[in-house]
Amino acid sequence: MLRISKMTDYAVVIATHMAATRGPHAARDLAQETQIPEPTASKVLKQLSRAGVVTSQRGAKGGYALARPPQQIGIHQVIEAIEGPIAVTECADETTDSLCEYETSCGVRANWQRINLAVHQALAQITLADMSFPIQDTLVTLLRSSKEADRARVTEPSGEVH
Amino acid sequence: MLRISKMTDYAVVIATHMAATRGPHAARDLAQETQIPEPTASKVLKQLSRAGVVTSQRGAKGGYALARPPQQIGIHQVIEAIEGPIAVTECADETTDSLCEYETSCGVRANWQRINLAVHQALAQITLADMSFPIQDTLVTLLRSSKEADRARVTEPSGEVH
DNA sequence: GCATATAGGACCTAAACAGTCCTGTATGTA
DNA sequence: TACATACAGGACTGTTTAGGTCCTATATGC
Repeated sequence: MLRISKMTDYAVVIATHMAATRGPHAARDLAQETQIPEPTASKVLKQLSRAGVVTSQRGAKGGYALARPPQQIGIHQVIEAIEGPIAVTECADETTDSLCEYETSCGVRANWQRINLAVHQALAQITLADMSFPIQDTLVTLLRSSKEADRARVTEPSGEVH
Repeated sequence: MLRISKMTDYAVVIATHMAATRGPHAARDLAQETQIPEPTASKVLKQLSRAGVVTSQRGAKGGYALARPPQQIGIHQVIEAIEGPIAVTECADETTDSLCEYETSCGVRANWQRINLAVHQALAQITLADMSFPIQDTLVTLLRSSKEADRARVTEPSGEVH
């Protein structure tokens, strides 16, 4: 559904929470503060750690901390930490340089790169610091009107033709 | 994985193919030309039709045609035809005006609207007409270097700290 | 040495996806 | 009018993936 997984949702919630309150956090504390089940939160944190988004400290008084200031962590880094490289389609995944089997005949799928790039850049603009602020009403309005415009565009010219 | 489904991939391939060669197309022909299994292609076309992206004509000599010129069909309309509204997370889905259960306590999740808007706008920029052109080398280079920059940014400052 | 806390991976359940097939209905043509 | 063609809608199924839990190993501070 062009939808991120719940795990990624959790990851962003946790990361944003860490951004709002610096310092080392135990996984258990983060779980409680974000109302995410502890084993799940722990799993997410491990993945964030492996991706280098957060640093970890083992042992007593250990915990997790953001690897960099929130302004320097793009939301796409959090997403990629959980979901792997943002590749909208398989053949748009440039980690392998191999072309998909239809590449020669289709030429269309290659254009997914375009979409991929657009999405990637859109996400790169948003940092954890941005996410710490409460939502702005103007933003919601913007989004809603943009969607309504689309609906009008779709239903208007085609109408109930068929 | 922030990844569209195969069905949506098919939908874009088919729609782009239709954009490149105007006129009514039988589902069977489209299936053969795009190398997509016929029942699957047919299913996709029905969904595109219901969403108003293509028009349909029943009976002998019937078929499908784009509802509007390719320049006026945004890639997000094709995606939404198959996957429903582009809502990156559940609580970012504004079709229901209800706030998610954590809304009051979290305030973070509401910021998904931001991401949603960014992705939506990114996709709206790209039309079917854009997809008809063969990929540009510059674009690939851009994408690749942008990703590599990210990797460097992630691995460099955190390094092998832990 | 013990309590605390992360690392890593195995494992299970439920839901979503991908794909096929069947029946019904509309339309052009002989 | 009959028939062939082609879309409409939905049922159905096998496979894959996500979501979530739990267990064991390892590192660290007191």
